[in-house]
Amino acid sequence: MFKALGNPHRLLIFQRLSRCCLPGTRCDLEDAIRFSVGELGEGMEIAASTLSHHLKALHHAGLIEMERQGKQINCWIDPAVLEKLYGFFNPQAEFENIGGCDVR
Amino acid sequence: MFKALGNPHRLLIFQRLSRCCLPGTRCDLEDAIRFSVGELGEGMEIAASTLSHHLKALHHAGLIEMERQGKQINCWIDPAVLEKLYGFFNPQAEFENIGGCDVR
DNA sequence: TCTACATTTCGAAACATGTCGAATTATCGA
DNA sequence: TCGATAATTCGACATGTTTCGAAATGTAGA
Repeated sequence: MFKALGNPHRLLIFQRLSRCCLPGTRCDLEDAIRFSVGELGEGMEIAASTLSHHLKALHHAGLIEMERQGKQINCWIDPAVLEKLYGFFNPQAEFENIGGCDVR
Repeated sequence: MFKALGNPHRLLIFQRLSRCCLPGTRCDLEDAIRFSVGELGEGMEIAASTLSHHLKALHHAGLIEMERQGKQINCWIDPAVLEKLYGFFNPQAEFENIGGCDVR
């Protein structure tokens, strides 16, 4: 996942899709913000084939969902993915503290 | 930062260093867990020069701190960095929710 | 000062990634 | 069925990354 987010174009795509339905909110999967592939590429000076390649990488990394809706393909983020990433850096969720430090 | 975390060796190093003093705890910078370069490489089948290269990448990305202590060089994570990463995926900290979703 | 240890720098090789354009596939509407 | 639109696949190329070993640097102790 971090590898996929490590490219500036892919990070931008991910950020565009994550501006709604973040962990801690009450957004459900159905509420998740969606963009078509073309919309996601707007403002990025990138060939359509390159955009497609990046979307595929994000999808393979498990970061985004994709589904055809007519002529377009819609992309969104499953809120559970954001929870997971959030939890990775959150002590309560995933890590045990070890060593001599004072956890309260 | 995500690019730096996107390599398996570097992610492992980062995880070893982040097992203490996570955001939400009361660990101070002085309490941060520290390992020498050699200790960080233990168990990884990797040449010393490669390890050094990865550490440099993590340092350049702003993910780890390094300081010479005698013959060895100690590495640790500034808790502020963990807060920052944590905040990136946390709705309260950094993002505004937009669109038609119902935030409570 | 000499030696051992810890780490970094350098250069080179193998491999992976980002990018494009052209060709292809899928869907909708006339 | 045909054409237009949206997106993907493919092949190619330039650029970056990972890795190593050898040589260099920095530090402590005999």
